[in-house]
Amino acid sequence: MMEPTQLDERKQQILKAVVADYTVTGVPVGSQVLAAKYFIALSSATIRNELADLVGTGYLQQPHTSAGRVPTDRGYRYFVDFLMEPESASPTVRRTVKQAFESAPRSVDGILEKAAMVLAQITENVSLVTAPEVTEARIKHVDLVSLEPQSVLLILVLEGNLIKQQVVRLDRATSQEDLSRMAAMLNRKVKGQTADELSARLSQLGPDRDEQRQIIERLVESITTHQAMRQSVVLHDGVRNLLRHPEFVEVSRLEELLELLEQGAQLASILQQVAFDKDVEIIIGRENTSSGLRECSLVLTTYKMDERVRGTIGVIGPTRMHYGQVVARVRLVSQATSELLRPSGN
Amino acid sequence: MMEPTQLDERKQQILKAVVADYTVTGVPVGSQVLAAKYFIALSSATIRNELADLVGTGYLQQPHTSAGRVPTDRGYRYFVDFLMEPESASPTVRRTVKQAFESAPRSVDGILEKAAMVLAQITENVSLVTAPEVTEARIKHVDLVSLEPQSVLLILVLEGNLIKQQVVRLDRATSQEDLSRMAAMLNRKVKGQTADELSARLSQLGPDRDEQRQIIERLVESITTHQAMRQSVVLHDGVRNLLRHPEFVEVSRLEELLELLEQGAQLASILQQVAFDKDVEIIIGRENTSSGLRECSLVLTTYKMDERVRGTIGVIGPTRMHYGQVVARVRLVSQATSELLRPSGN
DNA sequence: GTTAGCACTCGCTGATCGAGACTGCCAACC
DNA sequence: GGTTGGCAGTCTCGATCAGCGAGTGCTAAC
Repeated sequence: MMEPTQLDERKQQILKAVVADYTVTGVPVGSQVLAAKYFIALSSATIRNELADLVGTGYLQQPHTSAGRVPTDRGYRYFVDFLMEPESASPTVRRTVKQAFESAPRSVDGILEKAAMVLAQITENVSLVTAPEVTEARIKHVDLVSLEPQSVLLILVLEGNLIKQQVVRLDRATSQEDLSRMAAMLNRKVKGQTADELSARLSQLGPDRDEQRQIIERLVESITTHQAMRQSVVLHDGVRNLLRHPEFVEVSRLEELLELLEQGAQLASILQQVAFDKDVEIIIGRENTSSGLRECSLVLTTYKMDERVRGTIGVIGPTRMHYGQVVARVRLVSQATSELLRPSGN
Repeated sequence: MMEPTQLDERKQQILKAVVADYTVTGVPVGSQVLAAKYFIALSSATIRNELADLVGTGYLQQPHTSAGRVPTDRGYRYFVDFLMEPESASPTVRRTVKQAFESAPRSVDGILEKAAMVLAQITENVSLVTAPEVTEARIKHVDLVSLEPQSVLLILVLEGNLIKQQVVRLDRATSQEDLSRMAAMLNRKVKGQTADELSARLSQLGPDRDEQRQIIERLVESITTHQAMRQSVVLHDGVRNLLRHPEFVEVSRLEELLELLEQGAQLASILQQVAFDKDVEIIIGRENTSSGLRECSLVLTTYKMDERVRGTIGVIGPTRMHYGQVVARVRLVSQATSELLRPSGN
């Protein structure tokens, strides 16, 4: 296998230059171009020697003999880990984001939709946004609406004005009057608790009449198990952007990717694994477990609604992307989203 | 211009054969194939003469000299209007649809999502589903949740368990207790009315204390104007299916289409124009006002939740599609969806 | 009106060729 | 030893061209 070589200074600079040039041109970069554009002090022959070494150690590859060099996944990895310079979003981009969010509705869904939209726009890639995970969100309000005698619509309003709804079937017919009474009772007991806390304190809900007790247990059970239902929701936007990238001229690659996006479940599991402590996580090419992402990179981070509610936001694009810029912009949108979702704010 | 020729019997049969063959093979169909596969009694020379006529009258075209014939938009139009034989969905397809809906959640959104999914799957095209228009839906339940002192979450439960939510800003701080009281009051007065009726009877809402009166007016106003907000929501699914069609190998066509799908607004206005009295509406190629749909056909129909709530459902695909089959399947899913959405049912 | 025959057109395929872009290597140089 | 100029070799890409096959339009005969 390839040992984890530490590259000397000049090799680093050359790798960096190859990545920089390749990301903008999309064309394999040769020794002459490098000498002319980035290393006027060196001859192309010298650079050729270095390039050969970098190919040997697995940081670069050449599509065929007598072609320029292209970064490998390993090369990109080295670049983002050690060579990438921190960028910050331009004023123009900041303005775009700000304006987009200004026209967003105040609901969580609306904000996330706008976030996906603007992120796709400014990164020119596909954006991904997971719905917040609500395991630990505090409950603000509960409402019960009778749909049919034995079926109830349970409406939960959580912190951050996140609304969850679910139809619950009951064992016996229950009138709206009874439901309203139960809702009022639940609201007194439930307010400010998380679903987990609620579940733990189920026994303290007071010895009501037995039939109500049963119904309430059923409802609480629905509340606590609720989060599993919507977990796999992943918003995305900007598929049209991919078509502009030359790596997707053959539609077969696009097809795998679209399948992934449209079914969502597999994607959701990838996004859930994003660490919350890290700033921005980058997954490059074959580092992805999913084969459909073999030639794609993910740039992901998390957003917060408050300390307890979090989601993932990021983009997916070809491995050949302007990582520094994308990282800056993903971070920008993540921050702006968190800001808007702050329950105390606005 | 081309006069609306009435085709004689044989020309009709030939046009029909060309459409049928081209739809499945995707290759321009020549006189020999037609003679061999569809008209054993006729020679290819005879058919050539007829084909030449059909080209002259604008029903067929040839991509270049010495190529077979391909239907024009006009040819397809004649086909669907006069030649297409009614098909019905196969048992396999029916089973697929049934199974898909069985696993659907009971909410309107969930059902529509599943409808989009299964329609895309069985037609191998992109499916479109508009959210129901609720102008005339009866209100079942109203709830008010205090978010901040001066901002209220208004939750409307409509017939068919359709839930609408909206944040309303108030002129003065109002406690949750007051809101709950108002909600209870509204529920008594509002239940079973449509938004329009409610608006008309605003004055009859009883002379409450003035400050509450003001707030309630504000809320009712929000209810009645609400429908405009979500009007442009168009679900779609199955973009991946398009990639399998040879007409989308060049991505430029796909790009226009994706733009249309992802922004949605223009699409929504097209779908809204679908007549409710007609069974299934078919729009072919350049009949579309939108240039992005120049080479696509739409097969659309409506679904109902009850007499007052309706939406549009259908597919979009290349003009070369198996119209008879697609019509049957769109109709099937529309019926199944309406069935599931019936408020009295399930 | 139908048909067989035939000359003609045109796109597709595959082969060939030259240009251009790089490389790898070698020998000379600092 | 690292660096450099020079040069032969390799490979892709695009253009060109011929041959093939599919299919047509036309004409003359039935």
